[in-house]
Amino acid sequence: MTSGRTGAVRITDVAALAGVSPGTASKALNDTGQLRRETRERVRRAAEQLGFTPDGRGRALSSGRSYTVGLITTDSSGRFSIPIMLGAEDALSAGEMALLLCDTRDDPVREQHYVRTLLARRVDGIIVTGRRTEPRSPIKVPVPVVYAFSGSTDPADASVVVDDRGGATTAVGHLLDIGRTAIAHVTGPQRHRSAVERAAAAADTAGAAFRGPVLYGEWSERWGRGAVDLLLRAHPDLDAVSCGSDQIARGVCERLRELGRRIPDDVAVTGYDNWDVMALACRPPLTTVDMELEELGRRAARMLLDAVARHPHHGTLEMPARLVIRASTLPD
Amino acid sequence: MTSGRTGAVRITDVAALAGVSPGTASKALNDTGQLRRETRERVRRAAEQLGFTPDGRGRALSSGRSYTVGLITTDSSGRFSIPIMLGAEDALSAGEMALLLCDTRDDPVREQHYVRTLLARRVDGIIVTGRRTEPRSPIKVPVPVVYAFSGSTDPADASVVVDDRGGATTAVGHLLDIGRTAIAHVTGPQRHRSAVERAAAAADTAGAAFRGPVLYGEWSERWGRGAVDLLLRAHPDLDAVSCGSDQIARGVCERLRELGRRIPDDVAVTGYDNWDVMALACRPPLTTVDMELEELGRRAARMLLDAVARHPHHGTLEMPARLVIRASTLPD
DNA sequence: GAAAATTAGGAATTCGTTTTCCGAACGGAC
DNA sequence: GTCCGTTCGGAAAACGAATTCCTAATTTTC
Repeated sequence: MTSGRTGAVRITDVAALAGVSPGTASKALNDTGQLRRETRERVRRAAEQLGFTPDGRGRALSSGRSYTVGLITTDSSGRFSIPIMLGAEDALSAGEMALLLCDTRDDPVREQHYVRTLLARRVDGIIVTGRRTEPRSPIKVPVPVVYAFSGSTDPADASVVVDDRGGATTAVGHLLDIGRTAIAHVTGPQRHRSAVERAAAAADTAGAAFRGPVLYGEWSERWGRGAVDLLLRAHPDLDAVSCGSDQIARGVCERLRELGRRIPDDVAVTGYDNWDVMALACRPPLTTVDMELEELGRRAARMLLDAVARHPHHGTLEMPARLVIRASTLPD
Repeated sequence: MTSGRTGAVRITDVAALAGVSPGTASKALNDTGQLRRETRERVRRAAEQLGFTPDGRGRALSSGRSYTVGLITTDSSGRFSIPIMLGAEDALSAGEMALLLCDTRDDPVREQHYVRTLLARRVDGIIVTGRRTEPRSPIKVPVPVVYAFSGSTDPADASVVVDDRGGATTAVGHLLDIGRTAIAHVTGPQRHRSAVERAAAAADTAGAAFRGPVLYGEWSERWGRGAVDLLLRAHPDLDAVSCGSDQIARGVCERLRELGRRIPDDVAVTGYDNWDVMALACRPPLTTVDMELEELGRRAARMLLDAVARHPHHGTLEMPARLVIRASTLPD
């Protein structure tokens, strides 16, 4: 029925069926040029009838746009990159764009390689994302770039990052709201920017209720368990722990339980990340901060789409975090 | 220095520098046609000097190959799809191919849409992966397809799946090896094929040592904790629990600990998935079955590359699982 | 030393669209 | 009835590489 061995129908076939030239068919389908409404419709019907979908290769070549963007991630196995990827993919597919996945495994050589292959494929733009919130050095390419999660060190670049201070502020604010007066903060390594930011905001927000110092350690349940012993020794009046991650928070809860402290009656606990497998499996389920990474990815993708459409954004956008309240801070 | 506004260097530029025609340059760079060695080298040097990378669009159009494959996943947020994706991406990038990511969110309409856009982009092949081990209905497309994790219901299609029976057999075999004589199995919902398969293999392998019936429930820590109470009541002599997932196993361990049973001295426990955040955070760390999903993804990608190169595979390949031994079964 | 076979490389075509020009037809104004 | 301005749509030129002929030039063969 259709022409060609693969059954692929070309715009020529559509044009022939509609009784117009290929160029006219193209204009009709793309809403360009000057055509009678009747002609446009006729071509559209013909295209529909034949099940025509323009060949991306030819389209890319002649239009100068590939309708493709690259996603460079330094670590797609990380649980942060994944929601970002999905959000980006979602927003892009809504914009008729496709996403080329590149996992550099944190290797600069691989990154360089990927940048080249993406450019060779003439992607319309690139999203760069990393595993940590530390800003990273920008890539130098002649197409629009948006940095997600890990912002660019160049403030003129377009970046979308999380608001760590805001997130921690909200969490501790909630602890104050429910009447807590002796709040500690347990978090990851001090060399991690997100740990430091969240800690600073937590301490600031708690004010007089803060029971320092901030306990820096690792992002693990184990550390959460260990920190509890230190805390209870130093602050017998402790009635709340704000944690830098859900893993830590879960460890904290476990140890508190072991010691017979009731959560949240005796001690309220908040996490960070809203990582379901931690936050929901925790006993009790965790009140925690959701960074809305999928939305962050969507936002980055939309910014990239804007840039591709010649309306580039500049500077760093901080996405607000959202507090998810669960039993670990609810009196009932 | 180079031509064009974007600094893009075309094969024409290379040809001019080498003093040959564009066609000849193409042959030199692709190792086709009949050329003197000296000519080839000259062209190569010119290409290198100009930093030439062939434009993917032109290449795709004229060669008939896009050097791109699509990855359709029904659920990329799932922790199973991700390693598969990464493995596939790894193998493909080694083959100079790029990966277009499509997340259908388990929606047939979206899937259909993605299939069409992938075909419109003239991908060289498609990898289809799902969130569960149930075989799925194949997609009908005129390009090679490999099904990963969720095999195709059509046995003539190429599928790469996990060996659930083998994995469970290995785990229970290990329990027998360390001298356990009363082994139970706790797993997920009976409507999940992987739960049933693993359970059947576990019971078969344990033989006289099996303490039935298989406990079907949900894939959660909570269920693991609950199952322990049922088990200890029914089988006071219990000395090993084989679990259908690491989450369940972790719940089992937790409850056993609470009840004062020593692991593995009193009761040994095995998990399934080797999900680090569960298996390593568990007290004690879990002996568990690793499905080697990244390798599965790599394998699927390589099979697809073969098919693209006109050497298609057929039938279903079961990837062997690997037992990872940790403290939950080690006497010491 | 002429005919045949081989080798090296160029010219032109192809892939499928978009896009840029143009020319034809049409309508209205005088 | 001519002239001018629109409106519509066709012809052809990109886009960038790969590939298919094809023709010289060289080598081999008898």
